[in-house]
Amino acid sequence: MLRDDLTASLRVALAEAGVEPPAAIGLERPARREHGDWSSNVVMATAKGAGWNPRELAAEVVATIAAAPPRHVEAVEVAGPGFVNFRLAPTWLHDVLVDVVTRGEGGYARHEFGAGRKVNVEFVSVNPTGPLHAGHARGAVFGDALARLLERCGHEVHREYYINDRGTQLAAFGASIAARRAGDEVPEGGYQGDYVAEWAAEMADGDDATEWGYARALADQREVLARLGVEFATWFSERTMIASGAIDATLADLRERGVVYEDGGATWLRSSDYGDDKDRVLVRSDGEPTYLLPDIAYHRDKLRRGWEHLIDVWGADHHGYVPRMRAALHALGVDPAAFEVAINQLVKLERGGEEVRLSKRTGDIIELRALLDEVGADAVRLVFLLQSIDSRQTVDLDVITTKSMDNPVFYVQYAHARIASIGRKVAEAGVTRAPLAAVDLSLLVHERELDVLRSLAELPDVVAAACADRAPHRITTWVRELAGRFHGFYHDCYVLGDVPAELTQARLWLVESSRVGLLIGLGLLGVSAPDSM
RNA sequence: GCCCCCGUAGCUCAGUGGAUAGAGCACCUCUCUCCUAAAGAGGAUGCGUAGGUUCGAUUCCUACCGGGGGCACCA
Repeated sequence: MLRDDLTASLRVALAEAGVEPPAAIGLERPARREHGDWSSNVVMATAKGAGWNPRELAAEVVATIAAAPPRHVEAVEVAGPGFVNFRLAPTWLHDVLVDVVTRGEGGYARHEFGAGRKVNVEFVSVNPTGPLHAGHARGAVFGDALARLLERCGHEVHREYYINDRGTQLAAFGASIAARRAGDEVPEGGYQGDYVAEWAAEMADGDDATEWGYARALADQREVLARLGVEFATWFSERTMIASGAIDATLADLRERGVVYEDGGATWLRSSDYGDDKDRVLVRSDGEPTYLLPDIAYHRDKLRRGWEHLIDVWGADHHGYVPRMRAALHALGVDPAAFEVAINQLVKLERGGEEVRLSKRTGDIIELRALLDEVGADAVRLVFLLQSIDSRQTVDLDVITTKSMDNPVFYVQYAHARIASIGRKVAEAGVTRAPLAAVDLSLLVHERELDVLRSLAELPDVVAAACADRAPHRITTWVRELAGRFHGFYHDCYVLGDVPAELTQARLWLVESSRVGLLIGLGLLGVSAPDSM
């Protein structure tokens, strides 16, 4: 590995100067091309402690490395306050190309640091009381893309959906369906959405409104999620834990551990002993469990099924719920580090700059189904994977639906379509791609070509960081960059036409490496790679 | 009041403990006899404020200001 060669050379040079090399040698791609291909700040980080002037130490290190430079290195320089900058021959990027196409879509930028880790990712988990709205797509595509990243990094991943099919919300929904069926207004606290009346009209006489409505809502959600490309291995029903006794068993477990007490007729969890602001009710004074107790039982169940690390994807409106859940699991003897919550800030929907409020209860909802009808799953996925979930996202439905020029999905997919088009043209021209070993990649020296390869060189690091930081949007950023660089290459560097045959061959392999990179990136996002547009 | 997230270009957002902070949109110009112009090239402005840590802070910490969300025997 090139990087290992560079860090090794730095380590040796530091030791030769009498400086103890640190465990981790900083090595990065400089933001500016004139600072070389790789740069290390290790001298600045160590000079002071070793009693050296940073620039003098850097000069020593550079002299040592220059005397016996690692493969591909053309020049080593001291720069700025003590950076050690490496200038490499383009051959290092040709090695990257070979690496990409030999490992291929399945192997390049794949990691094993998650091997042996069993991770359960629970996301969406919307109440079965209505259709999914446009805002729900954010958590859905985030959770799915995160799962894809975890898988690519070696984890064993299980996607799961928790169905809250018991309790006051479902009862209110059933009452609303029944009222609409009877031609009445929905009761106080019921669901006002138009869909309630529409669904009620589908119901057969004699059906139980709550059960029928529950099944109707769940089927609707499953179908829409499937259209979005999101599939769950487990749809976990809260009710099944009543039948299985899991809720009672969880309460008994908590009691045994002495973290439960009775007060005012209710049963409380001593969550404040575990970092929560206050104690929480597990069983109301009317004997009904709160939402919390079954949820604790559910998380306990996930762990008992063998998933050692739990990731929940929640909306920001549930953020305050995190400490009590973590406290409950801690109280059950679970390592708090095994429970992780990814909070996505809420989506603000607009129509031509006017905010659209989303509420199932007041009835003003933009159904995810309608959004999929208009723009398709690829556009929806990419839009909701554009930015960090830590910041609020504003989506203008007019922009996304009518002027899709604003939607980067076309830009990215067009790059793949162009690659496919080149393939067709090449076939028409009767040109065949020679085996990689027979092709002279050293002909690839155009800046446009090298830029594509530089992007590909970064993909493994980008994937690892995106996974570790739970930040799938970094893959989107990377794919957009690669697509942009490919468009630049396509514009300036013809593969066919007035090009020497040897260069055509080299460029065909560059195109192939781009294709592999796009497929990996788009695959992680769950966005398709069309052959034509 | 307490807790969480955010504050970067006119707008929507990337970005990093480092050396001159990027992209898209919008605006103005260019580029198709050649692999799809859904493309490419050129053009301006910016890290909310004040301290601190550090060789170095837009990035980490604190306070303040501004925006969003949450503080139930609802879920």
